[in-house]
Amino acid sequence: MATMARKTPSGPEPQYLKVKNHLRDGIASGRWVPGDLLPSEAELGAAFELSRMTVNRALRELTQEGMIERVQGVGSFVAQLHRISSTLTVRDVHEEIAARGHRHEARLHSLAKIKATAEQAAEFGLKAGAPLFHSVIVHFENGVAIQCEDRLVNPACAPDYLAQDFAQVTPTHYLLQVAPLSEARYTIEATLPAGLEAKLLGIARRDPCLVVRRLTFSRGVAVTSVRLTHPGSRYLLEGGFQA
Amino acid sequence: MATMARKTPSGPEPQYLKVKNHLRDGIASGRWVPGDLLPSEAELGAAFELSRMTVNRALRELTQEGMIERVQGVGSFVAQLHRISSTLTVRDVHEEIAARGHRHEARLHSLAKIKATAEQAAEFGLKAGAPLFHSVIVHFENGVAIQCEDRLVNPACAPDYLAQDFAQVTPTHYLLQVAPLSEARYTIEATLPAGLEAKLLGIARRDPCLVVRRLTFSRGVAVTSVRLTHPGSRYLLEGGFQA
DNA sequence: TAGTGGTCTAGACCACAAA
DNA sequence: TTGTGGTCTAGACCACTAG
Repeated sequence: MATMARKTPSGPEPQYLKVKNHLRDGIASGRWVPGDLLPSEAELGAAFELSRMTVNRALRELTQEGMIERVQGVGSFVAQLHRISSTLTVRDVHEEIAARGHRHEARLHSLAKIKATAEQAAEFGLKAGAPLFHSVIVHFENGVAIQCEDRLVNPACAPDYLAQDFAQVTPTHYLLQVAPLSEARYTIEATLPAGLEAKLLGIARRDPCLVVRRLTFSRGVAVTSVRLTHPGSRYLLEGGFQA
Repeated sequence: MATMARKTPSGPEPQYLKVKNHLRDGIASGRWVPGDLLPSEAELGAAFELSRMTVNRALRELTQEGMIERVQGVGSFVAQLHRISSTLTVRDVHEEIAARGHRHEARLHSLAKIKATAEQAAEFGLKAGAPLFHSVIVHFENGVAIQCEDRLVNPACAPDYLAQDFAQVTPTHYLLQVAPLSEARYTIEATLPAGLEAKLLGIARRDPCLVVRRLTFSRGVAVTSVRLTHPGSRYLLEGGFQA
């Protein structure tokens, strides 16, 4: 899901891919180890009989992928960090369930305007007591509760939040429309559900849950803070990556 | 940590970034919504007085970032998926702890050659009963157990696995040297620890844990399968993303 | 000064899709 | 046939680093 499908190579393999693969293979085989100096663009161009721009593209993409590091005036080096870097995609829950061909249902538990506590206000860069919108929605996949969505919304970014019909449109979808996403921060942890969450999800207080917390910004302004609680027995994140 | 530091722009902003930012702003402001056709490379080149190659680079990078989708012979479109796509970096636990400026210690619990069960064999594409190496190591951060690493290794990829000193070098680090990483798949879930895991981590059987399972490939061959169990109260994954 | 990477150009040929 | 994106070239100028 997280890995892109390789496009079917109808034509011949592009030249810049030959360079990329050559360097990747060399790194994979241990011919170059982390910290090693790689051939310069000019040398690779001569070796493969390619223009510098074509070689440059190969090296640039390897840099973006975290495989090598380049220093102007010095050279290209095999990256130090052996990191397993993968794209974790957190999608709108409706799309996620629909993509599995399943039925999605959302049940609104509460929706109200509240006064921010000091902690909540700090998250949004507001003053304590400032108004916030608060919603709690439970999402079902084929009738089974898989996510409890506890959300705070900055009224300045979505003044009509309280008037939405969240049985029809998820908050994520609505908010993305009114306040385009520019930045997000998240954490993922395992913890026990709060009493309300356990009740809404129909699980026991001692059942472990996967909790995703996400703070989302639009043009530098905090739009929404959400806590997504998933029963550990019914939900997992998955992903993958290819070098 | 997951986001790259912006390099200090000593010189003027590159032209291709002007195009990228123009399109990003237009998408963020709602001028173009998902599915919309964007201006062609030729049109953008004329508007910004740039060559097609420069515009092409801007559009190519936006494609890599998942912001737009391009179809040969048709055009460029604003991507449909409002996905919060972020780089989740799973680093070697030693580097991770060292990066926090803390002390890392590894304690080997067991290390042996075993015969693969049918399920284990299937993961590695081997026959049931084939030999596998198995290790269980507990990792401590400043003396606190934060990860139980239960690992299976394909002997064909790392024949000397049993001879390593895992108090000095983590399996991840060793394996990356002998069998360079080419592909990985992982899942993240919340669950209760196995009895042994609870004992080794010094937690109760009912304490929720964040479990990362990862299957790693080198040149198409499954090298190692690992289950990383973290006490939910002592560990969380974090990340972020910028559009 | 010599070598490196960072960027940009003004062309080119191709594969592909729609009219 | 026209317009799109995908790739590639042979130069160019610049910023930076090292000797």
